[in-house]
Amino acid sequence: MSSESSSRASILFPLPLPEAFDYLVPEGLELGLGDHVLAPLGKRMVHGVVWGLKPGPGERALKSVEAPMGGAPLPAGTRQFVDWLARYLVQPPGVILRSVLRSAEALKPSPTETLYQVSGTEAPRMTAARAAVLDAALALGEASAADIAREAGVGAGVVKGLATAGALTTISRPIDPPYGIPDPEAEGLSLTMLQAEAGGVLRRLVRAGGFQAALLDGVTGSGKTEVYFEAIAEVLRRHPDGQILIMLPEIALTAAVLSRFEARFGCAPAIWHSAAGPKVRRRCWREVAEGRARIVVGARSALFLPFTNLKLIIVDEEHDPTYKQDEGLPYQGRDLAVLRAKIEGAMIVLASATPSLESLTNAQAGRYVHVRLPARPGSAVLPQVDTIDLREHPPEAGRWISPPLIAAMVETLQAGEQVLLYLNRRGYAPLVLCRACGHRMTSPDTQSYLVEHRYTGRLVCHVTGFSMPRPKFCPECQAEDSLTSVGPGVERVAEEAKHLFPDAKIEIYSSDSASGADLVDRMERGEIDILVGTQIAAKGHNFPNLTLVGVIDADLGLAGGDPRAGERTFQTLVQVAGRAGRAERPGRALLQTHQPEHEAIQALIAGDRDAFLETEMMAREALGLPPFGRMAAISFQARDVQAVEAAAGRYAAAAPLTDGVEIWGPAEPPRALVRGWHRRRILVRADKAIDISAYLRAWKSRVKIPPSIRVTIDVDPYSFM
DNA sequence: AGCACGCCGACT
DNA sequence: GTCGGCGTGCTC
Repeated sequence: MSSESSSRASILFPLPLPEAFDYLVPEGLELGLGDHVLAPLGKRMVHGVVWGLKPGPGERALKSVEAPMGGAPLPAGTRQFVDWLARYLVQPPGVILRSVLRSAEALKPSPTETLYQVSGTEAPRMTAARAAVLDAALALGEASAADIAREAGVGAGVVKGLATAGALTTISRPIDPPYGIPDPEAEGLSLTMLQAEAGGVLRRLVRAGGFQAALLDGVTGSGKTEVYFEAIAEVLRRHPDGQILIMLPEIALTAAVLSRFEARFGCAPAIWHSAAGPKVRRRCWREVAEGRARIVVGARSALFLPFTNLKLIIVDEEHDPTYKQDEGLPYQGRDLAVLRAKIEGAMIVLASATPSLESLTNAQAGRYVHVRLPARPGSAVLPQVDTIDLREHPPEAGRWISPPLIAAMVETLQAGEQVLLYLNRRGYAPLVLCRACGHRMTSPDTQSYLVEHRYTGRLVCHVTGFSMPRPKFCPECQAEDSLTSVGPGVERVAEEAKHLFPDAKIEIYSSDSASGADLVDRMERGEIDILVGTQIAAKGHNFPNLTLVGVIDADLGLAGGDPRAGERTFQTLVQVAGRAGRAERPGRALLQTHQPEHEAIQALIAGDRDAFLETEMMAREALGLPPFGRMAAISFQARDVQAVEAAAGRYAAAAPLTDGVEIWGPAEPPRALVRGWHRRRILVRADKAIDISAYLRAWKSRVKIPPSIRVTIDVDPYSFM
């Protein structure tokens, strides 16, 4: 290899360019794969990553790489993940790279602080102040000028003067402190026998090494967290540099989870979530890239962190629909986590009380190790679940709590215990209409109904965020005070509960609540008698004195064309039902429903998850839906209706004909018009044997759609109602 | 993603 | 006559 010959580097930019671009490597510059560089692109200098290295100058005239940027190179596994994802998600690789480089500030030389240390050289012109500083510096070791000066009782100028004189040496240290080193034995454990057994299985899998997926399948409150902590501890013991990623649904990233973690491993983990500020992100990104951060707890976007030595991924609450990202780059975080583990040769644990059909199918097929955790620790048992048939026991007109549920609430409150009323609807009423003319209040640029919020006195569009004061006159027929609220939201149920139990302490817990953490605390301390909550109340809290859960409308989510609706309803009901009686007191759950005979409800009463899933799976198999087939959605968006329709039509017409692929549409999706943007959608269903990504790529290359129309390809749409 | 080029409307 | 709108196209 002659050192004279010039060479080229392919640079991938975090931009929607079709591929990596080639550049000349200037003489004397040593570049490696994954290095961050600055390179000229058009008129500007852009941060890119060395994606390939080639010998020789190449055929076309190339620009030269401008300069290296420093920072740890992007690890091979991360680069492979980017390439793989680009193909899988049918995106230019640069778009995926953009998700990886989300914290680009992390590459700029880290902000530093200057520390001082005694050098050993004699200082000229020794004074009392200088002597005091040297004593202080000796005592403190490495310390900042301010600290030394304070200790010595002099001004910081003396410290700096000694540094200039050579008696103190200066050390620059990055301002972002490293994370603590987690200690696998920080806390003595008291696992139940079943937990210890499940933990043992996971530990053995860690020891075996390499890629392996496990489904940790345990009822609510069975101690799944303690069990997967065992797998984490085993990685910490066996791999001194191994990294661990714990994924949680965004809203589960709470102080409670983190303090539990800290108690077990003796230090706080690195945290990654979308709401974090640039400083937090920079620290986390850099520490992960340098291989120093050992454990990251994060939301789905943590998948894109540049791990150097990833050994274990935990996906907690793996069934949670929020792992699916719908906006921007659409992806299913749980599936990508499995892919990443495969690429990194790491183990992955998917944990849930109500696993997704996808994961259960994988477990049943033997692709995942199925670890069951059947019982709860201690004496607590799963709550008893019963239905209230609303056809037999209807609430009074304009009310939503049925007599049997009221009776159960009375009993519970008299026993000094707590009630949770669950309704997955924010606000006061989901619909406001005019009694005089029947006009329904809708959002100005969506057809969706405006939801009444009584707290704020406004009508709100939950799709666009549009809101207006509740009008006195019907905007259609001008009738006065004719508007009436239809249907219940949590505010209205709370109002009804207040009316029924005037002395009870009642609170509403929804995403509108100012302080969720505070509500959770007060609920735990027993300062609330009745909590009326949405979905948000169904997630992993432990309310020891909660013994009755009333589900106001168990039918929500059963209707409609969404094939996953049944599964989601079941999962939510299990989570909600699991809220009751987690400690010593047994709990019960009452489901108000118009369809007590529905499979989801029946299975819940019987506590027979497997029976429910079996019927659900058969239905999906018959339709060839996931996990028995593959789906994709292609969406078109533009301000001009005709333009979207034309584009979607032309796109559909260009579909390659293949056996085992069906094209549905183009059609209007549920929100065909949002904020003046018109949408159309094509759905694609393919047999399992078909590489749907490759199919979509081939299809895409056949059509040219003007940039005024936004085309989004979602290879695993979650809800396609 | 930026940035330039380019071809049509109301301003000094 | 020019300033500037954003549609279209390119960036190794």
